[in-house]
Amino acid sequence: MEQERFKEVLRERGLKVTNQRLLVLETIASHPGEHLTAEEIYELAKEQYPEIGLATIYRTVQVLVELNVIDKVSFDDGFVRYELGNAKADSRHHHHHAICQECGRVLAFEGDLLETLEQALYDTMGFVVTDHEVKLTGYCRDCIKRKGQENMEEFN
Amino acid sequence: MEQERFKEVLRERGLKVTNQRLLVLETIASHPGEHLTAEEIYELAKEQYPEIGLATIYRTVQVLVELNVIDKVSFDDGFVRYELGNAKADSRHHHHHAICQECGRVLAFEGDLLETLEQALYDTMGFVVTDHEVKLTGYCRDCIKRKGQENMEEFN
DNA sequence: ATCAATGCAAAGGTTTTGCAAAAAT
DNA sequence: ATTTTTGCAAAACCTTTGCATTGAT
Repeated sequence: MEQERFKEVLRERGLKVTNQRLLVLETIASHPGEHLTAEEIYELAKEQYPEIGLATIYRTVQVLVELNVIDKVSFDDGFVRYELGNAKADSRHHHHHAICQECGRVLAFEGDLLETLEQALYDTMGFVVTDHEVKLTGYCRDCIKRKGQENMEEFN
Repeated sequence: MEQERFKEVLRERGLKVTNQRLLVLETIASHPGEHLTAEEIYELAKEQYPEIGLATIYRTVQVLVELNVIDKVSFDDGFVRYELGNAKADSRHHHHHAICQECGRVLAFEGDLLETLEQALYDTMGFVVTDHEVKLTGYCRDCIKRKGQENMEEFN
């Protein structure tokens, strides 16, 4: 069970296993494919634990990021968002995001096309890559369809 | 001259050409390779135009981003940063960033390795990519050298 | 019993907004 | 003359922090 592993990881680092920490992780884990803000996590967590505080959410996501249990992502809308990290042995195979600038929808997709790039970076500059993030912006199929009839100028 | 083109673009969109807008662009343009925050732009601009306000900087960078004259980037340090966009005919050839998590240095590099990925995204999901951003994190050569002697454990 | 974690409220820091004055068309 | 833009200050906003209390080991 995933939760048991999490408890172990906490103990290994001398951190305490609390209901709040379990709940925050569970909340994020139970919303796969979403990218929750601290506030959203807070609202969801409150449903199950009304006395939880927003500050605890902020402190907990920091811990979870540090433990590599969740990933921090940002779509430049003023919010930091969190999603379950794929804590594989090789943690560098994150998925990436395509953000529709019309409707804000976020498509996630896998891709390991950066290995060549990362190798080149090491060869030329001695930079060792430990993590990467690819963010694409554009227009999703639905928005293209919907706006297509009207005026393509809007797509610049 | 680049500035003339900028004036044209403003007029085309019904926006007014002001000293403040020219100055903000000039300030960013005269710091190539840097990634200035609004506050930094403000301090630099004040040297030449002391009565300029911070709110003007914020409003101006919004305009510049919308006009595709500058790009918005974030290195997750709590600041939104701005750099000159390469407003080429094909504006999709942005450069990318490798951020050292030890010293915070940012290396910029070019790379067009995403074309295959973007084509695949269109073929499978109908998503049209208009822009992309690649952010790598890791350790730069100097930090590897400096820490290398001490303790490799710190690199996880 | 000890030490970390929580909740609350207050503070922090960046970015936005309201509005009258100034500037551009 | 009209309409946008500016500057200032205040507000809004997300996030962090201080501190006494609670909870975990």
